[in-house]
Amino acid sequence: MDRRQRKTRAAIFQAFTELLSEKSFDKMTVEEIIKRADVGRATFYAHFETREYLLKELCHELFCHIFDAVSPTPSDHRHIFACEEHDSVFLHLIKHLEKNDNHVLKLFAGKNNELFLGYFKRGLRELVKANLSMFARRKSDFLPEDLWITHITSTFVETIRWWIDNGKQESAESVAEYFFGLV
Amino acid sequence: MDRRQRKTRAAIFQAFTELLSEKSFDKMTVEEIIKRADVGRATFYAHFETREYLLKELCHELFCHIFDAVSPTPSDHRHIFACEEHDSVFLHLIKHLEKNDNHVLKLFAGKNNELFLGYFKRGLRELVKANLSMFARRKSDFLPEDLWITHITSTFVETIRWWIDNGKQESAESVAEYFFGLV
DNA sequence: TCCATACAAAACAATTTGTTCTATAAATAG
DNA sequence: CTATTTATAGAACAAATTGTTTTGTATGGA
Repeated sequence: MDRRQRKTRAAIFQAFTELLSEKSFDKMTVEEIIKRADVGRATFYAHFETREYLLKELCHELFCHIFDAVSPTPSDHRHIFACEEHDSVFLHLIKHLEKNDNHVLKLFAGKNNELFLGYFKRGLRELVKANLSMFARRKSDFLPEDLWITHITSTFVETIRWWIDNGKQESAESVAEYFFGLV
Repeated sequence: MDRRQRKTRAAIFQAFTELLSEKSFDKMTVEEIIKRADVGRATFYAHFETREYLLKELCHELFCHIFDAVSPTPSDHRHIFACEEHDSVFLHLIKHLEKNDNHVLKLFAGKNNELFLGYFKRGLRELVKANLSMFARRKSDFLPEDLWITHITSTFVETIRWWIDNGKQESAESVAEYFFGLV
């Protein structure tokens, strides 16, 4: 990838990220983004077809990084047998979200972030699937597995949202306990 | 209210509702609405400040009707002691949603319906609060009540969404069982 | 050094928005 | 039934936004 392309892309991501913490996604215009990123109009459209694709690609970068960080690798036996709450992948995820107190967290709480949450849930869903054994199995006896996974996923997101909205007063451990308590 | 106003308002609501079942809210323009409703541009803005207010007022009408229909009145002792799943206000709500298979249900499943779901949840939340006794009380011992109510509310919505997305194959009773099973 | 190409700048048509005007039709009051 | 009020249609309007196109520049990679 051309160095110029990398720079332009980074500048747009940076400007977009800053703007996301100031106003909601759909009230944001391409005009504002390119002004702050200091790139030409045609340049923006050369990189991203629409504003939506920009958000999608940003989310992809962010979430790949986050989920990779908390997911155990095949050679990593940390979590394989860690079916306990105090060492679960979900607690690590919450801690990770707590640590990176940058722009990402604000996206959870704000309004008009359906796209963002959708992309996050898509990644989280895989994590839930891979860790289903952590949750009560008997549920699957009378609940469709699909509904069960959907429920765990959105419960996690709702818990995080509640946490952020309340000013992150609780510790990551408490939030994880709440989450496991709910599901 | 002037008869002309009522007619105009009804025409706009009708056109808006039709369009809602065809495309998502934020891809919808005032242009399309007034064209289908066959009213003048200035007339629309005389009734509704923005598209958002239109959606808000439509939701208000719909939800007031729905929640009033399933909520017991003070003189109505049907549900007061009905803490069982098979006669709960939630089952009645699901049945009500199943029966009125008009435009409302489509709004649950579609994308870009955050505003709609927000308004629905606001009304549902009151219903949940008033029926908290129906759910396990010991939860409140270690869970903030606020989080607990939020969880029940969004679990209901998520269950309905799952139901719609899967083509409404299950009966209202099954859906209610799933809901109670989850919470 | 040379070539390809990413870029800036500007202009552009097409939409959409929200406002304002006038004349007309309809509703309501008396 | 008449008079007055008022909602509406229709049109025109400025402003903002979008996505495309063009031309010249300068930067990167070979």
